[in-house]
Amino acid sequence: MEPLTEKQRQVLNFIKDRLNENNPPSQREIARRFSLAQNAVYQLVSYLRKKGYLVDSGAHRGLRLSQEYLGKISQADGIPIVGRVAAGEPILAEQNIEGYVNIEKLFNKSEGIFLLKVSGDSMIDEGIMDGDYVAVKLTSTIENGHIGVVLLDDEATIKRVYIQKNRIALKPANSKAGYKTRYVKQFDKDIRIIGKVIGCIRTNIR
Amino acid sequence: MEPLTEKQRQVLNFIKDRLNENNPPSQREIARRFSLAQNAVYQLVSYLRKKGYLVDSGAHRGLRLSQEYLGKISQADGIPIVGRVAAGEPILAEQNIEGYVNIEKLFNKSEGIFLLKVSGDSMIDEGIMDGDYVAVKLTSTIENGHIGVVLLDDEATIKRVYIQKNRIALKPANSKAGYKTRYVKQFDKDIRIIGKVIGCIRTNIR
DNA sequence: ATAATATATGGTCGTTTGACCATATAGTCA
DNA sequence: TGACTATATGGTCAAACGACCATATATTAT
Repeated sequence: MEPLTEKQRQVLNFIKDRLNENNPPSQREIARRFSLAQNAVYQLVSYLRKKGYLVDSGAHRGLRLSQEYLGKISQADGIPIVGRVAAGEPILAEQNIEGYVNIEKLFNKSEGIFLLKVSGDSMIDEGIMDGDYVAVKLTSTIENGHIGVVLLDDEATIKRVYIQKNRIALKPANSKAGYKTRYVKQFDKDIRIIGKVIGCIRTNIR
Repeated sequence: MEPLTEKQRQVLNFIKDRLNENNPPSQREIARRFSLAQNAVYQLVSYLRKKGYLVDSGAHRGLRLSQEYLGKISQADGIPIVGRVAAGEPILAEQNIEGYVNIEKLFNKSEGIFLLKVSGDSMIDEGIMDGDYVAVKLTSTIENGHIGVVLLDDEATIKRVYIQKNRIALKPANSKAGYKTRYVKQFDKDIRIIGKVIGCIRTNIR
């Protein structure tokens, strides 16, 4: 994308902030903010449109960020991802920020995702700890070897699932404790695959 | 909150949808959508304001949801947390859902939080794996024994930080590989504490 | 030198918009 | 019956708004 001038960047940031607040500005409001004439803003906005940062529906307060620019910042609101941490610079300086993630969207790739609180330490070798929340995608089938949530005897467990000839292997991941792989013959037990674990979230690190 | 009539509910939902799309409607646009006169909408909107569902900045396209109403519906977005997984019931049935989390907010307890991509396996015993994102809260000090992000010789590392008499200990967590605790005398090296690790996110589980 | 870019002011124009008036109808409740 | 609520139409008005014109200046690239 074509680079912006300092003034254009300032105006774009103001517009971005206002859109984040769900409060699209009019050109005259932008002008007031920067002590400019309305038409100065019109020009600046024209440049921002020409350079592909903004689109304009034409309606009053119709300025929106372009898809292209949104892709770059993905900052509707989100958490900044810091790429490099260089000495002598503020960490959150713009040049250090690689992008923004909206975590909600990260997991909302499709419908049917929920969080399940993990209890137990049978998967800690996979980095899934007691108290974590795993993000589960509802599926009735699961690829061989993936981590799944399985309902076994009315109890939900998280294990790596291997589909073998005439049985299903539920393999824990804890090399220290003596957990053993459990084998279940289909139709033997009431087993049901709930979904596939696609992510893990921990918020209580001390 | 005072209950709404069917018509009021429809109009409120339309406004809500448009605000979710970041595209506040004008009264005439609402009127067009429902094949009404502008003033019919003016009346309906007046009721919605009087009943506390909407606030109006007065500006063009200035309709917004009230804080009170926002509080009531804020549950609607977020990822469901499933408490129990009972047999014979749809997993996402209402009675199974313990609540909803807005993950964004989970980490946005305060300002100054960012994500840092983890490279290396020196903290896997803490469940922090290569490729994870850790959520870091910016602080210049850190409590003894907490996991911190430390800038050492222009390189950011994640370790447990112990403040000792006249040195700082940076302790890795990988019992398999031969990582050793590193001791740094203050003023000896250019060491700087960036922040504290408060969470961990993994989205690429296979 | 000339052209193009970027920033800026002032003014005009037609449209959009919110607010409001007068009026009407159907339903509810005292 | 009368007051009130809710829904609805049509019309008017002033303010807000986006678009555009003429003009100016300073900077940069050719």
